[in-house]
Amino acid sequence: MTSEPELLSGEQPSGEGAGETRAERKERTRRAILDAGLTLAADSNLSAVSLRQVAKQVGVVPTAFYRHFDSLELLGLALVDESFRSLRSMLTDVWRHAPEYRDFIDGSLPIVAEHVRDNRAHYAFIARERVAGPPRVREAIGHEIEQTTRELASDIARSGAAEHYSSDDIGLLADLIVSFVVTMAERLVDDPDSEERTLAQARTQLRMLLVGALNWRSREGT
Amino acid sequence: MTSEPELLSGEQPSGEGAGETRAERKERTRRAILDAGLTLAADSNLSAVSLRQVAKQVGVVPTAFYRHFDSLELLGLALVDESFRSLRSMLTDVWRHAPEYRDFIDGSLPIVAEHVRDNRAHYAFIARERVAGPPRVREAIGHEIEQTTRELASDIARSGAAEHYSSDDIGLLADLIVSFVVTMAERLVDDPDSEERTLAQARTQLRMLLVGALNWRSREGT
DNA sequence: TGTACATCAGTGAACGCGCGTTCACTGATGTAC
DNA sequence: TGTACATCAGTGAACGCGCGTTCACTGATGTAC
Repeated sequence: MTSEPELLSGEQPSGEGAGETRAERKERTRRAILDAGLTLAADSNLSAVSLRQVAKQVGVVPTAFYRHFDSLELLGLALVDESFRSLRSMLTDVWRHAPEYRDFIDGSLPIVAEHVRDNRAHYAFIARERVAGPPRVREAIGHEIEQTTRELASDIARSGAAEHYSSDDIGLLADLIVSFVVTMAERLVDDPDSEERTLAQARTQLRMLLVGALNWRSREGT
Repeated sequence: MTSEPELLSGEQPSGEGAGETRAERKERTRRAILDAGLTLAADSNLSAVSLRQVAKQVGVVPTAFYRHFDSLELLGLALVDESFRSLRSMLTDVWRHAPEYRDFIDGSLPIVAEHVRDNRAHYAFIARERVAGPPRVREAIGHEIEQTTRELASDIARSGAAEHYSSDDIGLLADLIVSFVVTMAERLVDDPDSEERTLAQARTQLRMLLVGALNWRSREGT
């Protein structure tokens, strides 16, 4: 939001700028570029962000960008990568804290909420660019979501919570849950102030959904 | 997709260009501008579309745009309006063809699919700009979706299908269904070729979801 | 029906601006000896 | 430890381009009489 350039090494001879190797300084600039991309995209959309805006926010001359990424699209792909590293660590956390299925919903929703709170920019990025990003970014996000859904499906199968499901139907259930979580994350990102209400509603809806799942027999389906 | 300018009145003295009043010609240009906006936004995103691109596609000089809209943002709001007129007519259709709850899913999904097929550009526009549009466009879509959800909730209440629900919970169920339909429309728009598979999966998922809904008692919730 | 005037959708030149990308460069950091 | 050379992150000038917006205009359509 602010247009103040971030502090970079070399601007202040003392402090955190001192005693760094060249590689460390380069990594710090790269980090600053990624952060600037994330911040600027939040104002509207990744494809509305210009290389010059990023450079300005980082406090570096436009051409310096090319020392780190060949194009804005590659910056976008790096951000997708990073965002899904956040998301996977959340799923690991959820699954680790859910030893009992009975507690699953009450146990996992706060974990999702906490992750969204701590990585708001990443989740907002995924929600937005998933549908509106440059084609290759959209593609990359699509693949990551598919992959995540497959992982969830195999976790469900392993947990034994859906014994009477065909494996196709476990996939569909996983997909339903992932879509639901994506929607919820969108809402938490959109309106952080009503987190509590969003969570309460999500809890009820997830119960509705899982009551359905528990009463479901694959034979009834197509 | 194509960059061929559309035919406009005056280009051909005979044919559909002849015998029109000034108002009719103006309306035709306005229509062409709306269509061009929809088409060009589909390539990435409304805020990536320029006034000059629109004018070029319509086959008109850039400044002529201002005779019809004061800004691209207002063009966007007009498209939101138009898109939701499509969507409301779909909901009316769905509800009109669903006299029996038993047939509800099998009856309504093909109607949704048909509407998405016939108004692909509108649904793609909503799905995209809902999260990535200019702020005022995003706002307008948010309001329209809330309004639509309220309408669905009151239809459900009137149908008597959810007798044992509190009115809050009917709202949550409506919200769950709308989110689900939005997600499905996104998929149909994204990948028209697997419409059949998407629909089959959606049918099963909607059954899972509604089996949950039918087994739900509001008392069990929070 | 004919004439004189008003309206207004679309024209075309011009403006200053931010864009991505090229290129030759600088000078601090790193390395070989 | 000291010196000579290589590396390379960041610089700064320059380019041609598409952008939104202004302005005075044209000429077909519409209207009043």
